[in-house]
Amino acid sequence: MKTASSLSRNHRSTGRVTLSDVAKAAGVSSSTVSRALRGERAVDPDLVARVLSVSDKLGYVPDPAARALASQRSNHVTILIPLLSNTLFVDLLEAAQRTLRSAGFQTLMGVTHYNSSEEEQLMREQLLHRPAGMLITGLDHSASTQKLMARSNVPCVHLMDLPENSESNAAQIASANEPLLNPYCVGFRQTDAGEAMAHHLIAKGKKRIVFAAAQLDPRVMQRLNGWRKALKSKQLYDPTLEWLNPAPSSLALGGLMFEQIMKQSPAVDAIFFCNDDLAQGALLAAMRLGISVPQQVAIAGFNDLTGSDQMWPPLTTVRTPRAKVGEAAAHMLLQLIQGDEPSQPQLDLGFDIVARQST
Amino acid sequence: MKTASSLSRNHRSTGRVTLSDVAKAAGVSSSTVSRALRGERAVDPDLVARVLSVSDKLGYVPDPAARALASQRSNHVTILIPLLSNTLFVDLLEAAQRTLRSAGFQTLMGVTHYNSSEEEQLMREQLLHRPAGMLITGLDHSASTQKLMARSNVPCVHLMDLPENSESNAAQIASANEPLLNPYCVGFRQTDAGEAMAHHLIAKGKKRIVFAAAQLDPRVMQRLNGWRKALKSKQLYDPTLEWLNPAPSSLALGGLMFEQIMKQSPAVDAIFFCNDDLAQGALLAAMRLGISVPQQVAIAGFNDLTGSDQMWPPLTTVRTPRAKVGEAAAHMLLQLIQGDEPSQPQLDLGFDIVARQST
DNA sequence: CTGTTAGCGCTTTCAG
DNA sequence: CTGAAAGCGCTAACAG
Repeated sequence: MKTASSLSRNHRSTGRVTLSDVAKAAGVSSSTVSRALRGERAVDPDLVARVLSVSDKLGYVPDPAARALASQRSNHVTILIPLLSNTLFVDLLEAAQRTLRSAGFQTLMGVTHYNSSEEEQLMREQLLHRPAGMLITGLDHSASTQKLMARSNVPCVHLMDLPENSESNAAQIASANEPLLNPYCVGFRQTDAGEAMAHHLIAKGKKRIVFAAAQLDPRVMQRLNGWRKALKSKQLYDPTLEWLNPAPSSLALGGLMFEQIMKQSPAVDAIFFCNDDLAQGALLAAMRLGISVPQQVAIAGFNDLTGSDQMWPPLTTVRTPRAKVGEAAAHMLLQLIQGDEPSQPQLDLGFDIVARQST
Repeated sequence: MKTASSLSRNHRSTGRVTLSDVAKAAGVSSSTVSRALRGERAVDPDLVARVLSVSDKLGYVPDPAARALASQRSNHVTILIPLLSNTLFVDLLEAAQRTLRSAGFQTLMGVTHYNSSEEEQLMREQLLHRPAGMLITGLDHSASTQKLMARSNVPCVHLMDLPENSESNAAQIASANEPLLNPYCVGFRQTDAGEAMAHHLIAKGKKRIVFAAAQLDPRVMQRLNGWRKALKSKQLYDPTLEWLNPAPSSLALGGLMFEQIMKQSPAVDAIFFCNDDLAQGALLAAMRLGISVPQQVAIAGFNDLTGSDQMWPPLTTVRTPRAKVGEAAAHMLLQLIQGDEPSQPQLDLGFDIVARQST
């Protein structure tokens, strides 16, 4: 004999306070409660007040699963980043997460490891959860990933990159056929950043300047393009001074690359590393090897990661607005989720050359 | 006039392939499909095969929201960490995430900022999603957070810490009354680690040894306890040589603390920083100030974070098994979720003193 | 502006 | 071992 508690012999009861409990207690229908609680449509202010008070008297909390099932959308936002081992992406994640959470969204993180099939797999998994939106690093995605995104109809903002030459892009739109031709994105011009650093080094009188990169992601390659453009314009371009290493970026690798570069091309007078961890590693290696920076060779980095200002000598670098990117992208996504069109679908947040003593 | 597609004039149809589509196509009931797909109970192997083939012919994918609603549990696992700005926690997160994902669970991350009310808030939010399990950093939580956890009945594994003196703990269990007296956890003995580093420094002949800490979380304080114990046992304990700074840990702060320490107590012959970022900052500051390490003062750190082996001189530190902790904790949680009892509810993964040239 | 009604897609008793 | 039926808790047409 069961206890009296299961009066209504419910098939399966969870003990949770439900919407209809609130409705009953407030003497209204559950749709009214639903509407009142979500601030949807017009509901009599008095009713709203009553519902609100009853609902928190009973300790009602909406069930996200039920809500997702009924409404076909969740309050999840997926964010896809390449790695967790690069501070850059962690900063991005943190900023986006904070912004989204304060708007009531849950952030689901996926790590792609720069692998497009992992990315596709993650995308597929995430889409099952009917995310309200997606944040995804970069503009480069496999055709099938793009197709998934397009078909899903989930609003998406791309991070850290902008489409190349937006003018000609605008021209293409007229005859647009492909999806994602004009994606929402917030970032800065990687090409310009590469170019700017080249000009900084050139202005310092450097002539034999190395471009040293690892983890050759599309953004790195864009910086390389800008870089080449700048050097060519000054007749300083020398393809043998490009060191491209596909391995993951790290302090240790930076040290290693520095040693190799100095061994093979002792006449080099500056090195631009495409990420600060490499540059920091190089600075440390220089110290070990007794090579003076910037006298013997200047060293510059990219991103202005933690510690770059602490190095000895302090590292010249490009400060990239990653936290702002995370935040602005989250805001843009929030707008898209609400069905609004962002005033600036491609948001350029710029970058700064931070000239310190390593150059 | 609507197109013929809405034959059954469904109230709201989503176009998704559902369980009952599969059931129809396979000529069985949807409960059978459900059971077959989840490998639950005994289902005729032939049927399982048929269901499986039909289901992926149709491209069926289960809807997590519907599943969560019906079964009252999700495949989410929540992980709560204090910060994203300490590599330690990122490594933990990454390892746990990878392990959980390969077991089919979604990781939901929450950042508490070492703030117990944020922690409680996050816990509350997360619990709404009916997570299958939780991973939470540390053993120290507010009473209300503990109550939430206990009431939720969601299995939980604590990270990076172990209860003090487990022997006496075992004795308490007999008369156990409080919850969480014997929590599931995987970590190592912070106290022992502090003690071990003290002994390392003492063995190097150091006499005036500073303990320098920031972000004074409970684990740091445990290290301090072990540290004190070791120094006292050698009559080297001097309370004026403890520098405790509640600010967040960072390279810059490490440099600052180093300068202050050297100014105020020039006779100091060793400094143990409670996190590698501080120690790295100190090493860099030493270089700036022209103080030789380890000749003039030895410097040691904690955690063996990225870059510590690259510093000059390479940093002596305590290597903590954070990735293993993340992974093992995830495995333990997976067991708990399955209803199994882990063979070792308190898993001690140990630590290593990594003696490099800074001491 | 509010209530009624019919599901969202799945799991779970409960019988057979 | 399988099927029928009854929800999980909520939202969204559709009337009023």
